[in-house]
Amino acid sequence: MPELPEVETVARGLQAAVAGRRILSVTLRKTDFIDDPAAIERELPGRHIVRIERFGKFMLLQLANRVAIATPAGMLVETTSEPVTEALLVHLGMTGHLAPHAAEQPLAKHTHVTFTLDDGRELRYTDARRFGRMAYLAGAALSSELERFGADPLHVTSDEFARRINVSKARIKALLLDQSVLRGVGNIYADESLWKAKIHPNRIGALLSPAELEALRKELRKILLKAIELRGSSISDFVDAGGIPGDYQQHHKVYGREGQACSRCGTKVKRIIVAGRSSHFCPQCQPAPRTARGPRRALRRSQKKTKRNRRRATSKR
DNA sequence: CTCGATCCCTGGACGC
DNA sequence: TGCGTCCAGGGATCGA
Repeated sequence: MPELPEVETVARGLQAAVAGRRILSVTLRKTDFIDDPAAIERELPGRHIVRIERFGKFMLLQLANRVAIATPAGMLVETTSEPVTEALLVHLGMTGHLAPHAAEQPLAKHTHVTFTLDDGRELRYTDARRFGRMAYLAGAALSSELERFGADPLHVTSDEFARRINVSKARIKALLLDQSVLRGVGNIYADESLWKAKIHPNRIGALLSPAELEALRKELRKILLKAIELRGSSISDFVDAGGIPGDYQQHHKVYGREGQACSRCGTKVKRIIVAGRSSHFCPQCQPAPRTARGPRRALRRSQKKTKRNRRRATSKR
């Protein structure tokens, strides 16, 4: 599941592989995940892919009419120095892949978009679940779209991080996942950073101490950088633009480790639902808040969920 | 403002 | 082998 490190990995791969190429033609198949399919068919043919950047969990394929000089590969930790005025936004959702292929290579299942490039290759987007998103945006529409998102967790200052988290009565897990607070953090890295900073996912943002906030910011940043170094976590079917999986999943301390021993204290890792998402934590290292938001509520929720699934199952028949 | 509920979607795991 | 069922989850949206 692509979060910031995985998207960064794919973006770097694409920057090396297709930056500078011109798009000759576009073929769309399923389009229900595309904001305005006609705009893509109309605007992309003839455009050059100037460079590929990551923005939160999005990739921005910056476009231009003329050839521009591509930045060297590997220098791609998100830059905002030059204004982007025209871009294809790609969100990989859960199962999206964007990668170049030889034209003669057969189409993989669930290939929904093909861009034919001027060197004969094809840039193909595949996405089994179609939880991804694609949009062509330019000018004011592009900037206002990007403004909806919060700070980049790699570059956010202590002050801004504290300001964004500390004013909210929402739970810290929900805040970490909220793309308008921080852009790019998903379930894996939220759980991992909370474990490392010894903060329970149900804690209220406004009630975290300055020391806890700073620990969280630093650990989150360290974890994300390490994960980028290892080219992301491959837990379902994530692979980079060259088809190579990442290695960070071997470093997960709590995510996907329910029932296993906490590597710090040996207590069994627990899983609860917070903000509608699985949350993995160590009940010993990450003490629960005193408020009534703890196990009882989680229990009630899981009972409801069971009922809902039963209802859904019966109504289908 | 914050929350839960619901929907989108399909592959994979699991039970029988 | 095969079928039914459940589950995973990011994000949008709606109503409480």
